[in-house]
Amino acid sequence: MTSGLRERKKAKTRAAIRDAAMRLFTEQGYAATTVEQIAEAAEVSPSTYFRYFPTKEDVVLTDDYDPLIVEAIRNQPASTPVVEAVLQGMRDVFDGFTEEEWISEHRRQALFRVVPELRARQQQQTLDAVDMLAGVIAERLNVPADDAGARALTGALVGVMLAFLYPHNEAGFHADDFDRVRTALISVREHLAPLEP
Amino acid sequence: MTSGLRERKKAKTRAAIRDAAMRLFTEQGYAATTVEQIAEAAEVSPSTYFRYFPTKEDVVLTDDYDPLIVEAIRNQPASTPVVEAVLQGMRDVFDGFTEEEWISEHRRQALFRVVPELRARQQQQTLDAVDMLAGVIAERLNVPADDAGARALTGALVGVMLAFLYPHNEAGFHADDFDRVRTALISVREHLAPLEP
DNA sequence: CTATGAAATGACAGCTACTATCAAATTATG
DNA sequence: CATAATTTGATAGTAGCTGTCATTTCATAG
Repeated sequence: MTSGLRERKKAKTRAAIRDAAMRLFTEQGYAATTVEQIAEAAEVSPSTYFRYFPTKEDVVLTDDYDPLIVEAIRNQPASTPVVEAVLQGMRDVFDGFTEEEWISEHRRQALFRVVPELRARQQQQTLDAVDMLAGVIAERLNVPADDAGARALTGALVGVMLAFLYPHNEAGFHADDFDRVRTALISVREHLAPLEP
Repeated sequence: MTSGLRERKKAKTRAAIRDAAMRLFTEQGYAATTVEQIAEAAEVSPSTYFRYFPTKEDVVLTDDYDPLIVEAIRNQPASTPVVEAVLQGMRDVFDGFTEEEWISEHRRQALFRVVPELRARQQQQTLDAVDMLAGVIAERLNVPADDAGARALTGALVGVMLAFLYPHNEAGFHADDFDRVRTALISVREHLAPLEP
């Protein structure tokens, strides 16, 4: 019984809280909205709010793209070079978005752009994902999971995306933006060329 | 009169607060120490504490290395390739540390390692420094300050350092660690090789 | 040296995110 | 239906942080 009444109700409450929060945030702004208001709008007690989301920030931050991306990278043909596989994997995930998903995703990203604390935690979350990404990359390279080269490559990729992709878009990014990351990586490669041991 | 009595007293108070905080943090732990305790130990009121440091975290996070690093990079010979200039510039800054500075720096880093919120904000601060670094890098490349290639390169460098340098050391990093970054960058370059436009 | 203005400080009050506890209500199970 | 297990809400409390205002401390002009 993975979907008893209990589970269904929990999912419903969770969605209700998130929807209420997003609505209030876009209506009155993030700072001006209290957790109490969110709870009231979602018809739960503040206690319950904190049982579903550990902080006020988390109600917006929660996304579950990471596992999807990891799997999409794994699904790339073995002949594809690592970096291409990563780029294409991400692309695949976002290409699979429905119209509705794009809308709410762009709304989320709009919040991240405006509220500094949210942007900070969003970037932090991306940094935390380095470990996971490094794992898949290590797989593809046939090296141990904690290989320094794999970690370095992952850090470079994530660093480029954070520095280059995010600030560059006004209306949230689309799937095409990964082409720009490719171009950026090529220019990075050229600057690394003069490095000699 | 850049150093009247007023300025000197302010600097003293600032140092007193920071010292008291660091002492209490290492003695009782970060979470167990309240701002009130810090203020009391530094013999100021809590109000005054918040006039000097906007949050409880900032009392540990504040460092002023960024401008030093930027200048050190600028001082590298023009013939040095960008990436080498950046690495050597950072190296120069940390080579210039006194014994005493290393001790308090390592104590700071120890806190970052243990307290998640601090580590998060520390990394965030590093990410925020991308803009500044990108500026110097753009200078050296003779491109406009917001050049995409410069930003991308900067992101890659910072990404590698965050992913590779930080978790790898148990006792805070030393100047030599930048050699490891060099090696890591070379391995990154190899993985970027198969990228074709 | 004193008077005047500016800046720094402290005391106080208040808001809100977040935690802990425990009793009441809801759902699963035999 | 009865009993056990979860979920929920009410309540109280802590602490980070903000704002205000009177008081003190320092700078400068006369």
